[in-house]
Amino acid sequence: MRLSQLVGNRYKERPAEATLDSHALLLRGGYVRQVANGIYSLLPPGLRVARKIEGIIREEMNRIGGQEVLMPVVLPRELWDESGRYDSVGTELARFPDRTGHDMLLAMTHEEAVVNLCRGETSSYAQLPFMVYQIQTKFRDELRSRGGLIRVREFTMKDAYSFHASQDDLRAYYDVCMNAYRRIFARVGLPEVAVVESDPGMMGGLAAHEFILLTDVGEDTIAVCDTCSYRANFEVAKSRPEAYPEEPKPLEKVHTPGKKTIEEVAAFLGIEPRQTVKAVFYDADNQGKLVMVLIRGDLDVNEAKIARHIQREPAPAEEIRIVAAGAVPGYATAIGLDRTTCTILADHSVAESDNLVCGANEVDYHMRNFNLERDLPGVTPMDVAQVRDGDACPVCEGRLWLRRGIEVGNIFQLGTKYTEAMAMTYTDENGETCIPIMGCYGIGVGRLISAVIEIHHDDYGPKWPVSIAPWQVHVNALNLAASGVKDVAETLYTQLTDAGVETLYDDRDCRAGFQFADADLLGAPFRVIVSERNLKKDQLEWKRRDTGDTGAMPLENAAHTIAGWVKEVLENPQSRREESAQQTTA
RNA sequence: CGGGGCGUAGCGCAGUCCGGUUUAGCGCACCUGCUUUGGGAGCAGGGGGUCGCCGGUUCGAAUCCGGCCGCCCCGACCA
Repeated sequence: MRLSQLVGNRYKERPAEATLDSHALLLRGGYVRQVANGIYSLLPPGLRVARKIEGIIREEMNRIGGQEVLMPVVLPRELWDESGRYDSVGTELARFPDRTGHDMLLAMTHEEAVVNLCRGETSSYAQLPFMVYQIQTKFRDELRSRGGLIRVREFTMKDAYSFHASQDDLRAYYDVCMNAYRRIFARVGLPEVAVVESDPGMMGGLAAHEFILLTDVGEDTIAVCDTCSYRANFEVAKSRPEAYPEEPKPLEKVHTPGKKTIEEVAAFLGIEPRQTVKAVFYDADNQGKLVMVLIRGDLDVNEAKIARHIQREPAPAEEIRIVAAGAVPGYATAIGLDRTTCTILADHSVAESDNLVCGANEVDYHMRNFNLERDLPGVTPMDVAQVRDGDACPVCEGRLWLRRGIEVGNIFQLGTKYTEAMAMTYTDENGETCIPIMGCYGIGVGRLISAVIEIHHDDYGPKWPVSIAPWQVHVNALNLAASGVKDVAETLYTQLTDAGVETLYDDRDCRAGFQFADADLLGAPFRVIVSERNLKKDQLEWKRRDTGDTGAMPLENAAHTIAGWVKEVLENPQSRREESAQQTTA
């Protein structure tokens, strides 16, 4: 490609709308342009990177037996009625009538579509297991998109779906897929992506993991153990609650006039917040029971955990309902509440402490010496607490720390949620009708582009890994008028291209600094500079964008030499990186 | 949907408070010519704008008032 013909301008200045470095560089380098909030066009360099990433994903999906398919973006509502999601998903699902008034939707994920496709093609256990995948546009009308390509409304996603005859088979394939994901992220230049336990969320299902690139600009929060390999999304992260055992003392009512909050009560009684019980109320559903959550006073409730227990989004309960259930807001206790109208959930932290202060269900009174096991028999402690920085790791003696990250992929063991709802069946060895067990596996392509830039860039532009660089080699011809420069550069460009090297040739008659700045923005890992100065010595100059290493090389056979370098790094990026590092330190 | 910020040429901005010398300006980018040629060159000339949209106030609106739209950030939310 000749740079003089490349579509897309590059900017010297950082666009005002970009807050993330990756977003700013994507705009400055002419990779993407925003069309509307969370909706982008890709210019040639951006598309080339996307295609490279997609190619790597394809190879790894094919390697684990995946078969590529392509399903529509527009689906009829009937498919989503079958799963129930047409009604259960909120406004992020774009719904619209077609010409005849038929309700249609833009797919935000393709479970319904893939089950619809595969149920007609699967009849025997002998066909299982299999995995199909696609690289397709999704649309999610996010409440708020942000951060360039990090969180958008329209995006390209690789989504894969596997079908199995047994849970064990799914679990085994899930691990295979996890390894394929690790290879994908390593190959695109993100070997440090962390595998994290996550919340199956609206997907439903048994187990789920996210692939998180730990970085401060991420929007997910992850609990990471400083000692062992425990990593979990904040929504599911557990910590080991501290135990504060004491000899149980009898319940005792105390006067606490006007003291309603944990802080007020603790201060008034001269105790620590951790010596109290906090009561939080949620509506279980519009008609159903009230949910009362008990947790140690210094901790907070993790509502994602509550959601899993009550199987719906928890909404803070209205005061009227709390009172109707017999509790007194500000002075609430679970003792004596009618458990047929009120579900009581108690966090482990409450069980691990004795002689806590709780409400007395009477205005201006609390109770001392609450002991869960004694005072609320039958209430089984569970984990509903938010992890805090410095909490004890649930699996080792280490500490948990909350870090930010970008979710670049996720995998779910879905089970039979969709196959059952949509009546996908096959016949097993015994002639019985069975329902396949599903897994699904997603990777966001555009988000990966941003993530790679976040990790690999400097003030001047991205430093693309060779595997996904829009061009592998950037040829600069300095001063086309100088003797020999143009001829040599043109020949080099032709030879490199003929050798299969993806080459961007800056054939513009402009100053060196101008060319170098554009080269930095376009980020090709290898740069070759043709100048009069070096030609006098029958040499070319080279520079590595990622390591900053520079050197001279003989003009003779230069294209062949460079092609060899590119091939070498493509085949073994790690060794080359170490080699470069050694050169740098030497 | 709540809170905050912004909307003037492809990009970055000034001008808006306090209406009128502003034919609406500056830098980058772009076009022409000459001089330059190793980290975003210099000089000279040039093109490009319904000042987000609609309405109102006024002799006169980028500027004041009302409504709407869009974009960015924070929050709620998120296979």
